[in-house]
Amino acid sequence: MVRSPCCAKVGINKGAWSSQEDEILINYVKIHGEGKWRKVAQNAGLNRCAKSCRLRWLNYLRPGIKRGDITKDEEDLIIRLHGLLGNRWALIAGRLPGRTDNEIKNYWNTNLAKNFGSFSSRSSCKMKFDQDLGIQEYQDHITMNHSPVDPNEPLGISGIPILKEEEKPLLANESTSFIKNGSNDHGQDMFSSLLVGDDDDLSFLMSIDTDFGEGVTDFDLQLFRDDQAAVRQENDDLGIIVSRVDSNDGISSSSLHSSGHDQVKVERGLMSGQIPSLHLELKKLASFLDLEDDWTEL
DNA sequence: AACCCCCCCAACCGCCGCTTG
DNA sequence: CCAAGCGGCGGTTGGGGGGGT
Repeated sequence: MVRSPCCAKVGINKGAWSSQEDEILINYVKIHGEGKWRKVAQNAGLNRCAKSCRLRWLNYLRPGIKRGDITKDEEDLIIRLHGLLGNRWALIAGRLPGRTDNEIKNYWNTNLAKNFGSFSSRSSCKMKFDQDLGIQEYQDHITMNHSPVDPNEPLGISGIPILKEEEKPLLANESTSFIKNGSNDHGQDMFSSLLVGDDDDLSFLMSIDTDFGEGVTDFDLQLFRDDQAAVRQENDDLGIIVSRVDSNDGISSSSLHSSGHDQVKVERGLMSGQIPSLHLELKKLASFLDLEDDWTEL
């Protein structure tokens, strides 16, 4: 089926909007409200495409729009959400009040993509396991570099914990590696841990749905299931067994096994002392998504 | 001062899913 | 049920500003 274009391609204004056009659009929307953009384009006396009117309103004229001056907190959130969601600009923007998907996308492409690449967690999650890193070495590394998550730590925008100064360089390193490779510097895949296990991991996405207030669609959930199946198949191919072990003493734990290789055991509910990087990342993730309680209870 | 090049970002484009008649 | 319309999204483009020579 060939769609008709949203408006005539000839004889309409294109390019930058003038202040007069902005004023006309603002006044029209004030009177008639948002939506029915084709009617806006026709009736407001704007010689513009309906989509152009919508875009102009949503990205620049709408009340409450913040422009420029992306803060460090916002940048940090963008990086982390991009690591989680990939190029889902609308979802990411939904987490940043006043910011538009277009601005986030532009900011990423101009300021962050060069540093963090174009990794998309949805498509690039690879199950890796660093066989060269022993458990003791790994734990020493964590002990030296990661401080425990303090439930009383100060929160930034949208309840995001503000990183401690000493955490930033390490986390930046790991984020870079994670976003580039789908794993951190130790070869651990931080996202695929969410892609394995039972369907109750879907509750994580459902919680994101609630948190975002925007909706994780059935399509998202289907993709999530597809991802889970793909990761399981990939692990099977690599001879990697991933399982979740629930102990009887009330402390749940996740175990990551690589057949014939070292094992890294991640204790969930561990609140002090040595918190492994994976746990720290997921806890921080849960925390800035306001899911800390859910995560701790697991 | 003039020219060139690079980069930013506002805007466009095409595709998709949902809604409507 | 189907076709067309509509809104939303992400990828891409190109105008223009700024810096370098």
